[in-house]
Amino acid sequence: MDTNFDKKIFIQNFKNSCNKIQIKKFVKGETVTTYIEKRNQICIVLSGEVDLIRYDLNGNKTIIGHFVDNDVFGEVFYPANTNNELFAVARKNSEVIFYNYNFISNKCRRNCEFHKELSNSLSQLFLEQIVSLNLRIELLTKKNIRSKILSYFNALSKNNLRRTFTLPYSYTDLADFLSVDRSAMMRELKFLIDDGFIKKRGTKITLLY
Amino acid sequence: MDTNFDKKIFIQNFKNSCNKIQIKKFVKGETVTTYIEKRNQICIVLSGEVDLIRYDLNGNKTIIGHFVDNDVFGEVFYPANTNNELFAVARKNSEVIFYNYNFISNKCRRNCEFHKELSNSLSQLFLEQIVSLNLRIELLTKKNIRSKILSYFNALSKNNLRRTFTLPYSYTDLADFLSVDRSAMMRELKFLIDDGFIKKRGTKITLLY
DNA sequence: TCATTTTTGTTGCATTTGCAACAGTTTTTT
DNA sequence: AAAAAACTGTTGCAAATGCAACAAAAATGA
Repeated sequence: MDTNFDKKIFIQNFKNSCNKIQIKKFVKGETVTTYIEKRNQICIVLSGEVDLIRYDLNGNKTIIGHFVDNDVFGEVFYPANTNNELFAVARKNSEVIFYNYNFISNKCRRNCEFHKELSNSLSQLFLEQIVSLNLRIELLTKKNIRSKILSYFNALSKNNLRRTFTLPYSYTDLADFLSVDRSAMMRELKFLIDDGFIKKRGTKITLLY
Repeated sequence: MDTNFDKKIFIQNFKNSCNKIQIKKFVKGETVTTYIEKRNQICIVLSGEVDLIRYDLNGNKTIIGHFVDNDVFGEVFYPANTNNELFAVARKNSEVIFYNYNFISNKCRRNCEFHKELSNSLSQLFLEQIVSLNLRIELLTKKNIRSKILSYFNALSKNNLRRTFTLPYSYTDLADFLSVDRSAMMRELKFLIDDGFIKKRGTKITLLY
């Protein structure tokens, strides 16, 4: 099941078609958007990587989401009355499409290609987003650090079709993603190595079981 | 932002239109479907309540999802290579629509109303699903039981527009949903009462802050 | 209505996890 | 090339959480 979303068509059609849609570029570390109020903003990553970050009242940082090519994110996906402020931050130089969700169901006045293409692709993009959120929930509902790590490594391994793979995160960020303390995670990784479950070289992991 | 999905139209059109779609009834406790292989099945709750449950190798039960009116669920939303077996079980007597996701993008041969209606509503349903998954992730990434409970209670309170509300779960299931030990959660609830944060009568909660 | 099953409430104890702190690397910036 | 910042690896200790177990209450169902 492949996405029908074709970036080339998208970008080509952009200039002379829909004025409801914006494409912006961001350099690494730049804030892409903040989730302040319910503007029904929807965003799609065209290139690069974007993290969705929460800072709670104590200043603790959590990576809530991590978006790459064709991933959708934005205010529209969050409950209106959340207390936390969320920030979308470019992890790498990135290109992002912005528009308002309301304009999807309604046809664009000019009935542009851009708009049509987007509407058609949207449920597919949403579906893929749901899949990745469900995977995340799978991990987060595991009861201890060890099984969180192993589940995640399994997923990566199956994605790569290899027992060896490279983490898409630094260990600091991996801990954030799994929502566990970094030092506790490092300790558990050590145990996993000692127990012969995994091998680890930098961020390159090999499963041994 | 309201869903355009109208159940009445749906069910009326059902009988004499699309043969790709099934509606089934389930009694409480019955298994609605199991997530065994990737059949691209998609399900929508028409009435009642359905839980998505995982049993891990040790027999521990976790409620992965809880679906009510208009919620979508099904294999299509899960990564193909998950180790766990998932079960969708009717928590109450329920009515559920089944069909195969592939038939959405392709037009139904007969081009039936049913099918059209569904396609139009689908991205809206997906969107709502993403919102609820994101809320869940918000809760699960909180670092301690207290903040998980409080975040969840806040969400319920805001949903109801009241400081008092009734939990949609038993406490046993709430612990499952928050992915914490039940006794630890009960202990924390007691602390919250002692500290004057909440009042609790059965499954009826009042926020005091 | 009575018996059975499920849920609630509670506790002591063991284990896991988070926190704080720091030194050594690596990466980034100037 | 030097300085600053971020990341890795490690540890002792405190606190939070899970586990096991059980009695009481409530819900279910025969």
